[in-house]
Amino acid sequence: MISKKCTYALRAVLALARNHGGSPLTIHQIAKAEEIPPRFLEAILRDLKQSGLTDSIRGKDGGYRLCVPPSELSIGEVVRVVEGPWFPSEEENKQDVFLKVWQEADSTLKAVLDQKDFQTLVSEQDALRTDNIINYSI
Amino acid sequence: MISKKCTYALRAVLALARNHGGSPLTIHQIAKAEEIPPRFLEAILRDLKQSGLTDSIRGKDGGYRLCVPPSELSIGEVVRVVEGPWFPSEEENKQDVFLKVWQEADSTLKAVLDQKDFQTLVSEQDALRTDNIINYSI
DNA sequence: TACTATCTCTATTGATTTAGTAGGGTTTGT
DNA sequence: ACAAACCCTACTAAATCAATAGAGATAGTA
Repeated sequence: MISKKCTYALRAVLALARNHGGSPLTIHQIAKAEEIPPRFLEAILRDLKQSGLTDSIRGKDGGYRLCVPPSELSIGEVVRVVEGPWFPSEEENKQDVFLKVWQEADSTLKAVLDQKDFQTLVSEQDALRTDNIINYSI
Repeated sequence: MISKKCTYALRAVLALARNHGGSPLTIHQIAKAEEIPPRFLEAILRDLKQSGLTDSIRGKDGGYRLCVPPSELSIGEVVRVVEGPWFPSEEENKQDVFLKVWQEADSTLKAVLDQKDFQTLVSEQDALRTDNIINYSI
């Protein structure tokens, strides 16, 4: 199963995407908004930074920002930073009949996860939220 | 990453598929042929039996057999017995923007893994093996 | 019946990974 | 100087994974 760390990373990036263009978000802002343990989030954001997806500003008024516009960042790119590989690869398993299936599964999965970008996700989340308001108000 | 247990299960089922129609294979035969720790394989075969994919005969001349013809058994069916779910599902995560992506990833993955049956795998393994013999003999 | 080869069940162990915490640092704006 | 932020290394507790142990049940056969 996909790890909690991965779902935290995705939620954090979604928050950064929503904020894109504004002033940087601090670890504590994101942690509070997304209900992620702050010290854990700190480690996750460091990983994302090392991968080049985010950058950070230290000191007062610092925080994290996306390096890439949300429309050019996919779920797959975030997942691959946080989650290791899901299927055995050629190096480990030469001459394995299952290898081709693993490769196909891997590339199919990549295609699905690379398909949706964070700009779209922000819109979809907005739609979900207004749906909710409507439902409550009935 | 896909578990060792899962790769053991697949190799065991492949051995049973290759043997389909013959006399049952014992845990020790499969364990030796596929280099799987026998007591671990025992537990795996029990899971497969409880799921209805294999059945077993106790006592002398006993062992395990496939319940289904190899041509009607897919990799996906075996993987699903051994591996839990890979993505969060609706029950846990209502109102999550990522949910639809997880559902799509799940069904795409299912399609890939359900595509290849064990009869085909046995043939492909035979082909791999004869390729090897040719390569060595050059 | 006794024997042996087989599967069956529950429990336990050791290693690894996951999830999270602690305690220091360093940088920057005021 | 101070406070607000990020940065780094290490640690711990819980869960899961991989494997093992020991005792039992079943079935064929001499």
